[in-house]
Order: sequence, then structure tokens, then C-alpha cells
Amino acid sequence: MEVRTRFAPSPTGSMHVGNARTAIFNWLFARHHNGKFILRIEDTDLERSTRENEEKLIEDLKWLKIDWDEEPVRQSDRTKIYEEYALRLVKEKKAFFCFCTDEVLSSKREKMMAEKKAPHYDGSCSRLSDQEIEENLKKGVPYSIRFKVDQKDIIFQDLIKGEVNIKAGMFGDFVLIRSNKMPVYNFSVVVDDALMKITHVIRAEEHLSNTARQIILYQALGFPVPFFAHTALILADDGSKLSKRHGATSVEEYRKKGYLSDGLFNYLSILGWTPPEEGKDKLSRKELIQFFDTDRVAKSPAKFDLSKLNWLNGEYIKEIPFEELRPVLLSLMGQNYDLFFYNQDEIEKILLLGARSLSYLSQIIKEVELFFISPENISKPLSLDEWKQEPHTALVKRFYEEVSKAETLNEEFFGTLLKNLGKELGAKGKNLFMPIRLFATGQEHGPDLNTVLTLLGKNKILKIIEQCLSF
RNA sequence: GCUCCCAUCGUCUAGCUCGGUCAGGACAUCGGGUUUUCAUCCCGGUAACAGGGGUUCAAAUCCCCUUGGGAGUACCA
Repeated sequence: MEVRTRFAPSPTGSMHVGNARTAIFNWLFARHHNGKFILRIEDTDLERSTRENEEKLIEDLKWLKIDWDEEPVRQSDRTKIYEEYALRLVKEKKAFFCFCTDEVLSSKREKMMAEKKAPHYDGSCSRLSDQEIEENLKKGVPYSIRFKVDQKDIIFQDLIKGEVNIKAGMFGDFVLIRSNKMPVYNFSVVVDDALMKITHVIRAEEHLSNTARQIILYQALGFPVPFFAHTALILADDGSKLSKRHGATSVEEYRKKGYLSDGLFNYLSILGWTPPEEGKDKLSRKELIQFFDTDRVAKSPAKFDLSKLNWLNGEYIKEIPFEELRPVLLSLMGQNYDLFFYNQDEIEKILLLGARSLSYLSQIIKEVELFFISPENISKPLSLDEWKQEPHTALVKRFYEEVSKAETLNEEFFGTLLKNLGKELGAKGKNLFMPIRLFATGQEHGPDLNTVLTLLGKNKILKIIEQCLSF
């Protein structure tokens, strides 16, 4: 049997990393089993779905290098098919027309909630006589089609969760086709998955309870039931659902920040899935395909760990030849700073210094900030107080004197100056370099000190020192 | 409310099927080495079985309860 999986996003916004992971798992699973991966656009929510979002979604997928094997299917193009199957269920008395209006429905729901009962549809329209139905239809009363639920427990084997047992009474007679002729999610997935011969449904856990509904639909329609695999959700670092207030949540945002396709792909793959080889988290797509399966997917939710993504993405950045990185980095710098303060040679050096160890490309902006902001905007370094004491300040002051006297400042000059000052004051190693670095650049981390100082130039150095001494 | 799912270092997790491990790895963090500083790199350390009951010679592992987190209960997906 050929394995067929699908990714079925609804184009209601930009692609969330959770969705991206679902796509990755499905794609990996299909590729691992030499099967097919299919894309289906679930745009039955007319209010929120847009073509623009759909295009963005496809763009994100392409960026992640996730390819699909057949022409993508759009659910809004298939309303006839859903209606046909729904009508078939009506004919078989497994579903019925419902003429209840929104107002009636919501007042009933409120009443049930007030009585602390589950707000399920009361089934009133299922008891309508043939004649009443006929009359309503003739009068053109809008109707939806509801499924007549046979209340019974549903047990199924989930590839990730194991045996799942859903008790009867979880839902009432639910809607299959809305009064606007659009199918409801739980119905269209079943019809489509069955018609598209999907063998493995890999999706997020929020659909776990829905699965019971879907299984009874498969049975009512006479379709074979596919395998299900429900992945736990991706959470923010505080344990709540990953949302906008936690920072970047969409693939697009990560892409724009300069995360690499391979880096994000790799990270998302190992978020909730463990590669078989201990200690090896960095895996190529080929290896990912080779190893991925549902048996090592975790049951419990995973927190999105930005520091691990940063590490992993940094590993991928290291592999890229600098020549490829250069134009991207340069344009990032150009977008944020006035580059003409420096000549070509200096820009090249700054670029090289800033690009030493990036976790994501736009980090270059922060890395080279020192060279472009004015000294008075430098903020107080965290460890300043620790160093703002003798004998370190004496060293800084001597350095200040020498620099202000100097005519030409270059790397050689700073090299000998530091050496001499070290001898003079008996400072070496960290005790020599740190005070200078801290007071003259305002940072405790940074590239090679002599180069930084040379690039900064006399004026800036003196001003930064004055500034730091005043903190 | 009801139903379902989940629970091992700060984080992602291995181990659980088939009880016996100094509870392993990666990221982060801390310390050491290299770099006269920073980053890189190398070496090393700290750090976890949610709680309570059972079963057993022996429980992270099997059973029950509690607690905590999440999802569903829609003419959203």
C-alpha cells in the first residue's frame, strides 16, 4: 500500500511554526516511506480565508523546500462533492435537514449552558415529518445538513498517543453543510481524505477529540478509516500557547530575521521528535528523511526553545561560504546605517568582524552597531562597575592620554601601545585587555580589539571613554 | 461542568513495551585550557524521574488517587 499524507492548512493568516512542523512531519513521513505528500487548502471559512494568505502559505512551504506531488486541492472548489455526499447521507437517513436559525440555536445554547448542560443540538429538526421538510424546502427556508449522531464510544489506535477512547455524549447532531452550502471542517476533511486516499493523517493534538466525529463519518460513508497520528502542541517558554506576545511565531518572521531554511527545518523536525543517534541533532534533509518515523514522536507538548534554534541555525550559517553571505549582510547593514562614514576597505573589515558568529543573519545589525551609533548613545555595560576601580581605571586613563596625543592610529599603534602600557602598569591578559575593551568600546564582547579600535578612530574612542568614565 | 490527552535536568528529550542504568545525550549555564582580550574550538562540572499510595526482593518503568498543564464540547479550522 502506498503511503499518502497531506498538509491541509487554512489560509487564514501567516504560517505558524506549529503548522510548519506539521507540514514537515507529514512531508518527512511520506518521503521516508516513499509515498506521496499532498497539499490541500482548507478555505471553507469564507470569512477568514484569502487568496493572499494562500499565496503566502505556498511561498513559505517553498522556502522550507517542502514540495508536493500532486496538484493542490482547494476545498472551496469542491462544494458540490461535499453536498453530494451529505445528501446521500440524508437519503440514507443518517443525516437530516435543519431549518433552525442562528437566533434559535444560540438561545437554546445559552439556555443549556445556564442549566449546566453540554450545549449540544437538541435534535429537533431530526424529528420533522417528511411533509414539514417538504414545505420548508419549497418555501426556500435556509437549511443546514446535520449528521444524526449514534451515541456510542469510539476507540482508535493513534500512532503517537496509543489507544484513545472517546466516550459517547461528546457532541450532538453536528452540522455537515452550512446554510451557505459550505461544508464544515469535520465533514470536508473526511470526504477529502477518503477521496484523496490519504493513508496517514498526521496533525496537531487539537484535532484529537474531533477524530471521534470523523471516524463515525468514515463509517457512515463507508470509507476505510486512515491511520491517525496526533502531535502535541508547541508551547511558548512560559508554557502557554505560542502567541504573538512571545515574539516571532510565523515562518515568515523567522525568514525575515535571517534564519536559514535548513536551520528552521532541522529545528522544527527535532522539536518533539528525537533522532535515533544520541548527540546528533544537526541532520541533513536526507538524514531526516532516512530516520523520521512516528514512533519517536513525543506525546507531550514541547516548548519552543529559541536558544537551541539559534545554535542550530548558527551551525548552518557557518557552512555557508562568506562570499554568499556578504551581499545579504551588506544590504542588511545598508538598510540600518549610513555606510558612507567609512571607506570600502573599512566597511569590508566591519562586515568581517560582525559576521564572525551569527545565529541569524539580521544579527549583523546589532553586531556592528558600535561602529555606527554615536558615543553618547552607548549604554552602560553590565560589568562596568566591576572594572571601574584601581588599578584598571589608571590603565584606562593612561590609554586615554596616549591616544589623545597620537597622530596616526592604526592596528600597529594599538598593538605596541597595549604592550607598553601592560609593561608600565604590570597588567597582562584579561586585566590588560578588558578595561580597554570595556571603556573604549562600551562592550565586554567584541572582535579583535586592535582592529575595533582602529576602525573606531581617535574621536570616538575618546568620547566613549569619557562616557564610560561618567557612568 | 463533561470528555480526552499529557507529566524525567532551566529547555528539547533517551530510558517505560519486557521493573535491576552512577537515570544518558543535545541546547543553555558554570568552570578550565587555547586566544595577552572577545568570539571560535577543546576539556570538565552543576542540574531531573510532579506528589501520595500500592504491587514487588527491587519501580522513572506496572496499577490507583491527587495535583498541574493542554485540547475538545460551534453553521472556526
